[in-house]
Amino acid sequence: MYERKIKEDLDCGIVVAMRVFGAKWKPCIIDAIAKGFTRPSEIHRYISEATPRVLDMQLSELLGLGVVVKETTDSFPLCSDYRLTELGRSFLPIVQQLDDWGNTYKHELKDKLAEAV
Amino acid sequence: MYERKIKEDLDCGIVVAMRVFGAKWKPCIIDAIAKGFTRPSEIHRYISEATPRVLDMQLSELLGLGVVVKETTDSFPLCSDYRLTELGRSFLPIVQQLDDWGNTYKHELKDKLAEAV
DNA sequence: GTTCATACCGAATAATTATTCGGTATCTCA
DNA sequence: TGAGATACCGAATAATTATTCGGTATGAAC
Repeated sequence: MYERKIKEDLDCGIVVAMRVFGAKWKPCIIDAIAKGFTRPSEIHRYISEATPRVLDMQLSELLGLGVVVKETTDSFPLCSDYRLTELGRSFLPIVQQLDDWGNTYKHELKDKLAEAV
Repeated sequence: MYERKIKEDLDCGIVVAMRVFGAKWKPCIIDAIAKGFTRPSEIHRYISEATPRVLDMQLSELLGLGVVVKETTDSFPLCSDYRLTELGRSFLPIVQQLDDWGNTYKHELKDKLAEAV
């Protein structure tokens, strides 16, 4: 298992929350699953900017943390369904607020975000 | 100015919010300022795991995006105060919820977060 | 004058995260 | 059989982000 070089204060709530959800696509994945896109291929079509590989990796991290669970059907069509656990659902209000916040301010932020780091 | 290689969908609210706040220390900085630690040295003492340099850089990004404003006093002691703008304050409920969420679940997550990426 | 705390910045490096590419495997349908 | 959709994984690379280190500058206090 990969070992993180830099230690961090896992007693701070914000740090913990950012460790769980502070990746480029994780809040979008939570949002997608909540909207009913439960299969990897569906999630990919919903978040088309992300590659299947990164969705894969972030889903497996969320799985490892207990934010989602996976149900695999062996019969055709070969498919897996990812669903939010109680832990995952508890984060939904925050995802919703992130979306609302971004939609409210995206117009005034767009130029600044496009030009800089 | 640095030019981002990978384009992103700035129409998605979540993507926008994550671009503004999705850095390792930004939500903590917002929290610190809201709690009254308005000067860089105070913020650093409050978030002691972070180096002054990274707080510096993230503060200047937040400044550039209009999330905070800076007031500099020329008289001694040499000091700058960073304060939240209306835009910054609008994000406070989310920071609060991130903190609450992390504090609620940090015990059950601690081991998993410590062992893996 | 020297030392200290303040704020800030540039540049090299390290660490982390995301992407690209190619591969495995299963089952359906033409 | 061969193409296409599904899910998934390993490894190299690229991109991004954070850290380290050293520097500038100011004025106070000793």
